Amino acid sequence: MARTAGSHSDITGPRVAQAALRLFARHGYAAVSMRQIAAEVGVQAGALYNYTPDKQSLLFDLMRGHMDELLAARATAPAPGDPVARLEGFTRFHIRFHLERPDAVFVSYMELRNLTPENFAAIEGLRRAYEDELEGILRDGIAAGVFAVADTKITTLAVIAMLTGVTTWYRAGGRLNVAQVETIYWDMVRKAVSA
Amino acid sequence: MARTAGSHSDITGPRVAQAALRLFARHGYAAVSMRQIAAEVGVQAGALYNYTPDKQSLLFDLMRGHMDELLAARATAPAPGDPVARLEGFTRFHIRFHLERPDAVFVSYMELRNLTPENFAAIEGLRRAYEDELEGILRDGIAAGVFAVADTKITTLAVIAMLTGVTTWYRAGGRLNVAQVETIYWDMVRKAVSA
DNA sequence: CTTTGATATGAACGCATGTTCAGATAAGAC
DNA sequence: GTCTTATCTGAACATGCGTTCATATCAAAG
Repeated sequence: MARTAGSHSDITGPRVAQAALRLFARHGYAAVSMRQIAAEVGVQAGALYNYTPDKQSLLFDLMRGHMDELLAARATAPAPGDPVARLEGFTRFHIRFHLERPDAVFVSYMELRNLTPENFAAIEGLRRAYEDELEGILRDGIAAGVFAVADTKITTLAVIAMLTGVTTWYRAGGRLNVAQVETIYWDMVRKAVSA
Repeated sequence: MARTAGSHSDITGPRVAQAALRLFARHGYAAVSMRQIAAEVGVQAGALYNYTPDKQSLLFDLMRGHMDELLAARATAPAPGDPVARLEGFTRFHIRFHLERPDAVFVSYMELRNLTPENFAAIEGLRRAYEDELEGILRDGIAAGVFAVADTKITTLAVIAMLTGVTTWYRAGGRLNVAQVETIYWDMVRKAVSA
């Protein structure tokens, strides 16, 4: 229970994760050194190993944390019965959630190839679970006769790709606020899948 | 005009570019060493410097080559007057072109942050020129009353994000061929922007 | 057959990498 | 006030990095 001047595990730990996320998002996992992360936190490189077994775990924990947050947030979101309303809810949720954490989104989509095979499989499983919810909405809408799509799997991936793309250009304080962006995208999604 | 056994500049040069593209796409620019590229070509690392001044130029030349190819191919594509037909042409062209060179697409979208500022600006300029053509089609369609979109710039980016996303899941020899994929996406794009 | 010059080698350069670890530090427990 | 122990330092490890360059090789030109 003894600590070095003003620096505690429960403070340094999150700061390590934050610094790693920021730097991985800016420069990429492979281009960021443990010493750079340590410098951003204000410790020496060796101290990082009190918080992560290695660099790979640092990346994996960030990505799994992001996916867990995504699924948890989605689980608490309302899911009314009408497929159209559910699709609107999903669309607006996806945009809002992703615009709130651009660094985590960037890392989670760009650094998949830097995961070990087992870690990659774990993240892929979480991602598929998320995609499956959208696909379920599309299926229900088709069954109800309100949607018409040629292939639910492809449409799912196409819609998610379109929605996630918002993170590449949106900047807070720009011409449009998040609500306006949501509405514009929802308009496109609605028309694209409607019968 | 003397060469080492069976290896000529006009053979090794393209092989260096090919190897770099393949490895950058698989593992990322920062994670690939000049020695790995050299090994794939079958030479020592020093020999690469007969074909590129440095690693950064290797990346930039690949990306600029890709964008030049994209714009050149697009310039020779037919552009009939009807905005709907032009949009269909653009959609099918984009999918076909991108599915034919998945490695170049991957590198061009993922390694932007590894470009020096000047190189980044050059690639961005080419990308914007490509986007501008799609935006022009959308504008013409709105003027003609056949399209209805809230914001042509955002719609342009959304459509391109959706279409480019096809490269993340499409595999040759899978359930669908390219023509079928084109049709599915064109159906979604058409509905998403139509009045 | 000699000369030329493009092409490649292989060693070397200084520096950075991820990770380990013995030792220093200092806050809380007793 | 002493002890304990979580936390951090600073140096070290082997390895790899991008790049340079003197030297070797050998096809074609004359």
